[in-house]
This record gives sequence, C-alpha cells and structure tokens, in this order.
Amino acid sequence: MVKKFIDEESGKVIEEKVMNAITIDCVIFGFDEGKLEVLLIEHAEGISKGKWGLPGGWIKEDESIDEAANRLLRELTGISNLYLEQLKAFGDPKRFPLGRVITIGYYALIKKEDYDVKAGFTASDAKWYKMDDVKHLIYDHNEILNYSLKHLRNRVRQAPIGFNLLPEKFTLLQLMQLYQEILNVELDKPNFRRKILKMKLLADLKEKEQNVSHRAAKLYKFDPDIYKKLTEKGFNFEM
Amino acid sequence: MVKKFIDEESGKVIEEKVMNAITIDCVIFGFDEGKLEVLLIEHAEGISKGKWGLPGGWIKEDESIDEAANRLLRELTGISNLYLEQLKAFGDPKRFPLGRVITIGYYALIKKEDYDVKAGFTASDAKWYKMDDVKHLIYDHNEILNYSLKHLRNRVRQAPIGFNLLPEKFTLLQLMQLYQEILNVELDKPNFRRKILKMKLLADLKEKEQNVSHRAAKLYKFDPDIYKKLTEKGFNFEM
DNA sequence: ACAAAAGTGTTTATCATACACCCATGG
DNA sequence: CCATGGGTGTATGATAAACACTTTTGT
Repeated sequence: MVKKFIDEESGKVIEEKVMNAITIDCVIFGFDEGKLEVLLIEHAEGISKGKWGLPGGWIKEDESIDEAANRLLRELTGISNLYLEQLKAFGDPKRFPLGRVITIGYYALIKKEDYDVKAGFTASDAKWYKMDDVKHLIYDHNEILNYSLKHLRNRVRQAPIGFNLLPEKFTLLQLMQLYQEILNVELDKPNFRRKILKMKLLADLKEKEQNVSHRAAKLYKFDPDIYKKLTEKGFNFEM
Repeated sequence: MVKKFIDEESGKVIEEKVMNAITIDCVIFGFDEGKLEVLLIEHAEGISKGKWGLPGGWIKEDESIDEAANRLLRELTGISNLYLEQLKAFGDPKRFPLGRVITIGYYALIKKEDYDVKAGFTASDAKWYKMDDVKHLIYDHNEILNYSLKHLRNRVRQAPIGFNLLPEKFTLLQLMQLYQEILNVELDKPNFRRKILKMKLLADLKEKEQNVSHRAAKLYKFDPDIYKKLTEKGFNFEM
C-alpha cells in the first residue's frame, strides 16, 4: 500500500510504501487548569468524516513503530522530543469496520506550553478535551483511551513521568494538583511537600511566582540528571 | 496469506487465511527447583532451522490477537486456561531478515505440573531453559525475552501473579523462593511469612507436606475469590 | 542427638498520617 | 485586616527490618 506524506525537509508531497493492516493510534495527554486533557481529531475524510477520534496513521515500510509514532506526533503537535511510550496492540477482528486492521496504541505526555497546533492530513480539526467531556469516539478509540488512562495511573505511581505534563517551572501545589487529578485522590499538602522534597528529584530554581495575590511560592524544575543518578534504587510514588 | 492448521475439534489439517506481516511470539515462564525457566522451541524449517527461539505463530483473519495467543499456547502446551498477558509490539524494520514483520509479544506463566509437551507444527523440539542458560536466540527474541523478564519483575510486585508459577498447593518457603528468584533478592523468612499472611490471600489447606526430613510445613493455596474481594484496595508486594 | 527447615516473639528505627499553626502578599 | 495559598512543626500509630529463639520431623 502507498500513501502520501509531506517530506519533513523539503516540504514536498511524496509517496511512500506503508504497512498494510497495521496502524498507530496515539493518546496525547495534556494538563490545563488542574484538569487532565486529551487531544482529539475530527476526521476529515472517509467513512468516519465528522467524527472524533484519536490521532493516528500508517507505518512506513522502513521506519520502526516507535519512529512512526514519533513522526505522527511531530506532524501533529510540532514537538520533537516528548514523552512517548507504547501501550499495547489492539487487535479485535471487528475493531475497524472496513477490514482487519490491528492498531498499536501509544500515549504521550506533553507540556501544553510547547504545543503548536498543526492540523494534519486527515484532521480538519484538532481539539483538547477534558477527560470528563470525551464522548463517543470512532472504532475502539474509547477502549484505547480508557486503557491508557489506567496505564497512566499506574505509571505515575512508579516513575516521575507526571512532570512531562507540567510547565518547565512549577510550584509544589501545581504538582500536587496534578497527582490529585490523575489519581483522583485528595492529598495532604504538608505531607506531600515532605514526601516529594525528600526524594531529591526537584531542583530549587531560587525563583518565586510573580503577581499572585498570596504569598509567592518557590518554583522548582524536575531534574532528569538527578533522576538518572537516583533511578537505580527505584522510587515509590504511592500517594 | 494462507497457512495450514490442525483443526482442534476434528484433528484434520485445514487451511486458513492469516494476517500478513504480523506474528505473535510468546515467552512462557515456568518455575522448577527454585529456578525461573523459559520454554524455547527449536525451529524445524526455513532459514532458522536448527536454531532456538520463542514459540510463535500467525494470527488468523477472524480471531483477535488475544485469541491467537491463547490458541498458540494451547497447541504448544496443552493448557487452556493459563495466565497470559500481552507485552507489547516489537517493530524494528530489520528484526526479521526476510521482510517487514511486526510481532506482538505475549508472556505466560504456567504451573509446570500442568504442562504436557506437544511439539507443534514448526517445532522439532521444545525445551525448558533456566534463564541463565539461554544463549543467542533467533531474530530479536533475546530482546523480547529480556523485556518480558523486566516486565515480570514489575508485575510481580504489584499483583499476586507469581502464584501462577507454583503448584496448586505450596508452602510459604516455596513462595518466598519464587520471589527471591524472580526479584533477585534475599528475603527474611519470618518477615516474609508475616507480610504474606497479613494480606489474607492464602487459604490454609489444613494439610502438611509429606515425607520431608524436617518439620513438615503447612500447605496453602492462592484463593482467587479472596483476591477479587480484596483487589480493589490494591496491594503492595514490594519486598 | 543432630540436621534442617518450620514457625514465633521482640526490639528498634523509620515513616505515613493527621492536624495545628505561622508566614507573606494583594485587595 | 482578611482571604488565600505557602510553608513548618509535632504527636501518634503503623510498619519494615533484624535477629534471637522455640518447635517438629526424619535419619
């Protein structure tokens, strides 16, 4: 099978062979105003025209599936280096109505400040939805989304991946609200502070919030170097 | 693409359409004499004849990928209901030398007492290997195996899946040795006992070991009903 | 009696939890 | 001076870890 692509260097439309009967679908999470969000696409062509679903696409013959997922995300969001992980393959024989297609699910976490809307080939519209506002999606995309939320909840308790959803500089309260939203729990502020600070994962930026109508909070950043040094021992983000 | 299968009811050879360019590979773990083992297959035909690799096969056009994995395991081991979970898809474009094939990895845990050797279609020999004795495997099967071991180590710390590797009736020391082997740690016997018993996952069978040259240990079984009742709260098998 | 593993008891340090309280800033 | 969120202190109970000890069984 052959599909049209925009060459990333020349900008010209080129044709490339893609794999048959296998696609990639991406769940892209963002975090805004204390709420977890997901980026959805309104399909512009084919039988699902006008319906909303996860962004996805084909795998070129000569790229790995991870490369394909990164390329799709880059085409869609303009972001080259984002947190991206494979979920699993979804292979119900009836999941796609026009034939047998297995899809490989990926999920990504992005800082919304980095995001640059680029409506892709088959997307007439791309929009952030709060998780509660997501309604019926095409094919098995609700199942993929539910699975990825479940997966995110697990992952976030074992590794400090939540930081990928926050701006570069953040306060401890923002971080706590992120955990509260994802895990759907209430946390105790003093205890959360101590727990996080004891992990020594955060670099104190020696800066404070500006123009807030209360005592300004210290700003921190997540330091991946520190993380790498400590990562061997394993963390516990049970809250 | 069409492949030959043995019909599970009639026993006759039948031909069925299978998916192109997608396969399934299974990592089957067992536990024997305190050591973690994996079931490998010596390939009987094609370019990898005589070499060892993971058992795998094709996906029929009308079966889901989970069904395909269960069918393959049943053909190979004779076991219908075993612990089976998808790992992820492996999609390096060069992973298979004769063309682009993506494979979906699965891993299974079996009680070796249930296992009934059945050399399958493309297997001239099937053999249990201790993890330390596994050498070079075909294609990317070493990568799949390493990934599944890493995954097993994580899963076993969050859910009581280790029981699937033990006989129906087992002693606490056997269970402890299982954890020690999988996680590669030394555990304290009294503390392990208390920790496991406090979880209330085990049903006391009111039986004891027979013919052992030391004080006979109580036998327990893992009770999935108890597990279901308690599962909501979540467990912590960190050791 | 001894070896070997089953199984119990106890001490200690550490940690999670709960909650009272003080601090800084803008309106 | 009050509302808002930032940030600290402390008492309590639960738990993990270390290890000394007793029990049972076959040889």
